Amino acid sequence: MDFREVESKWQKFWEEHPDLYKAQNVSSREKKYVLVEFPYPSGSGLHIGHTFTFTGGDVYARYLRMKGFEVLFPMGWDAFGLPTENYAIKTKQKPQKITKENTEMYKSQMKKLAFSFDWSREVNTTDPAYYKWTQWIFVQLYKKGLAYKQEMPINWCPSCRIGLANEEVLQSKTGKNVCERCGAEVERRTISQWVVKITDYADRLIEGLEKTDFIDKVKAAQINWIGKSEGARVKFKIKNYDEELEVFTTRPDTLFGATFMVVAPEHLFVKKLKERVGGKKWSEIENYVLESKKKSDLERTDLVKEKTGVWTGLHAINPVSREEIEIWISDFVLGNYGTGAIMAVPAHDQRDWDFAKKFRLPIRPAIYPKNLKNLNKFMSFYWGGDMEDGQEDGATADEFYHVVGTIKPYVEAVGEIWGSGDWNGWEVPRDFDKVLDWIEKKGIGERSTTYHIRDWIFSRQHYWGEPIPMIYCEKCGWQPVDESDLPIVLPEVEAYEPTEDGQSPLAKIEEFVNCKCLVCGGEAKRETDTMPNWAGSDWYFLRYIDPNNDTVIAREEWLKKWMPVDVYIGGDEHNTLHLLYSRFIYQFLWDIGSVPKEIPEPYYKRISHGVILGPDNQRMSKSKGNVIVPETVADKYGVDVLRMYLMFMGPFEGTMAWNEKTLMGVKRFLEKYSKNILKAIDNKQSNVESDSSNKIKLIINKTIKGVSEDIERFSYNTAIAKLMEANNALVDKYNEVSKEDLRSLIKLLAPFAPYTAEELWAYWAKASEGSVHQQQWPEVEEKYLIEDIFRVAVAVNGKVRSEIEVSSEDENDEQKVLLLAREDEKMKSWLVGKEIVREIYVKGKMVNLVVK
RNA sequence: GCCGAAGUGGUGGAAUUGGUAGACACGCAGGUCUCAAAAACCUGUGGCCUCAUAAGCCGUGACGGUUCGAUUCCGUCCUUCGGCACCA
Repeated sequence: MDFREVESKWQKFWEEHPDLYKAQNVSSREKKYVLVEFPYPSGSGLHIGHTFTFTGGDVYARYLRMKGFEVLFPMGWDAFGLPTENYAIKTKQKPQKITKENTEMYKSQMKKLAFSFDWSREVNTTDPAYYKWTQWIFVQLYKKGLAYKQEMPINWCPSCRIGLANEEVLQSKTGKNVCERCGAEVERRTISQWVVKITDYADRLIEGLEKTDFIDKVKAAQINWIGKSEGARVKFKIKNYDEELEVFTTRPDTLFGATFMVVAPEHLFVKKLKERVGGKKWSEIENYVLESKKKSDLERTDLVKEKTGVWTGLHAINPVSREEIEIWISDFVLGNYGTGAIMAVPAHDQRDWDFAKKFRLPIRPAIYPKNLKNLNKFMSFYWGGDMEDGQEDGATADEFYHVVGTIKPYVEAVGEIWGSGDWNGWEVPRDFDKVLDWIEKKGIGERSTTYHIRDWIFSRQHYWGEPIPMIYCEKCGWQPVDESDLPIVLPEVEAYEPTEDGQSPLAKIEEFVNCKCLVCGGEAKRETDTMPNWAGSDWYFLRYIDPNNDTVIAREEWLKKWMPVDVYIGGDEHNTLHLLYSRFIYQFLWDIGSVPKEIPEPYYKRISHGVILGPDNQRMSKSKGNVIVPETVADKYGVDVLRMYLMFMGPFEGTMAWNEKTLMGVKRFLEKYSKNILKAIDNKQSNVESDSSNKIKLIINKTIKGVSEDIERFSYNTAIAKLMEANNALVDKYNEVSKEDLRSLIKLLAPFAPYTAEELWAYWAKASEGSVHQQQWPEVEEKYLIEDIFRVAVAVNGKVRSEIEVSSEDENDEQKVLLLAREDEKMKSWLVGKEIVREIYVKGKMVNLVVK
């Protein structure tokens, strides 16, 4: 069998029978929606990672189809993006043309690799008929107040004169932030940007996870990314100054231990200080603020070791202890988290401790720690005799070290509250609520929740993206374009270089920019920023369901049929952003009634696929010269060998290195298996059909059971191992295998090796029976799984010492099995002179005799 | 630092709810075929002790625990990988 002939023959056949893999919207079968992340069609073609992932999805989809499900297994193109834009600039070609060439190349490669996608549902994010709906979603977000324009600092490349997204900024060897394209050092610039309020959905995005079956890793990553913290906001009055500072804290129970405050350099409070402090102090402050502004986010978080800061010259009043505490400015406090100001409790927080240590600020504990080793020293140091007159002052870090010596510089804030007035004797975290109640009752502060997740910066100053469908009128302000005018089509232009002032290339195109205000009819301008890459990929799985609909995203009837996605296969790199963004957009669409009410989450299960490393155990890269090109491998060994090897390499989620020797093992297997089956078929044609023996039935049924279960849990490597086992067990018995069972063996191969299976099937099946991929998956016949005689291990005190044979009639007769075990020849030496104190029989598996 | 996953032969990896650890494959060794090599096929292959494929001992990162029995459950620790990270 020459695989080249076989492949071209069946490719042609499949091409002529497009209904084979077509998902029917109207069908009596139960549905399954199998989704693989759609690729970015780059110029270098489909790589081995795609091949691996898509094969994983394809095996599953083919299996489910044969199991009798109506399977939706679609494919499309996430084609907006920088590489194409850059290539367009370099080669002076239209991105539209480049995209078309690349998607055509990808598609033909995918067909060759026998992926059973339903091509009638192909989507492309760069198709105006598609991005009409990406824009429509943005308009809905705007209408619901979830999209707004704001001044935002961005990364600016002075050489390319372009704004860069965070993912387009690289870190150089010297620790500087540089432009991905040209290597120039990136600056910070403040530009007005569209922002989407994903923070409004933070709680829903956490709660929704309960309705999914994502693995813990993914759930944890999402929860971690959202970063919800519950605590309180507390207001601090300032001495001799008519201002207040509000802080957010997750530990209001340590309020008595707050011995100073710190505000972020970008805090509004700092800007007002010029008038209040003035002169020398102000220039000191101003210097510090300027210094920290120069630092990038990375530098600010990189230099964790050494804290910097400046005193404002002001004092705040601790609202519970009434003490005067210093107010400092430091960039370890973030301007965009919480209130941008903190109360510092150095006794119970590492960062506050570090700061207090450096600037010799007082330290005072508020919690009597539960697990403190050096309790006596700690106690006498802090509370000694001072407690009684209520004059306990904080101590500086130097004093702390001197007296306490070996204990940790700060202590876990778990235990009994001390030195805190009314709260003394309460235990935290148990009495956390009591503290919050007390604080709210006294009007000092209130319960509050904060998130790490920030609103989503939605503007990009690039050409190759969806135009943001907004219009600005000097008089009437921002307005969305009329929905009937969608899509706002990306104009085809000659040059894609950015403008002098960092605006999107679209800004140069007057006929695009100039338009009429929808309110007053006067002169207005279109937004020229485009959307980020995520925008098109947030909702593509909905479009597959109804790809040509011009009136809605997808019709409800079909959404109800197909959603949610049963299994979503993708990479770990998309477990946070893409998954979160698309869940957010889906939840939003749910809120506005664009998706069915009974389906609140888009994805039921998420599987993260593994990574294929080069033969040198390194990530594949052109510079390392360790890239494996799927087409080359397929040309040399055949598509089926490539597919099967990829699935056999290791667990689907794992990281595995390419190894051509192991591939040879798979090739040998596939050849032997085919040869054996073909030979058996030839013999069958002359012989009278007879049924397989029970021994053979056992092998066949065990294999059917094992392969099915393994595919269902994405354990493809063991599924293939079971086919190999079957082949090894049948190697000298193939002639005794019945026709029906030979058919089953071919069917079991079909999801992994679609060409070979098709060829084997055609070797004897009538043409009217059609493709092997339309056949019913073999059923397990339980009655054949029962073995006449099976072996039961016999252990003494848990160690296996012998084995006995038990017939199936005696399997349930515990007394008889135990008797056989005790009387076993080998057991005698183990039992002599011992007393059996206990006997355990695990049905059909083992006996354990406990002796003394 | 926090969160998550994982540590099993020479290698990739099996062992689905606690029940015969090492399935399957690679590699290696020996053999068949061959003038020879490659390919193909057959046999063996965790370590120790052995003439022995007799019996035994050790063995799933380390140490303890629960159990008749632990790769699997619990505790402490070590290591690796992935995510987040001055988030109050």
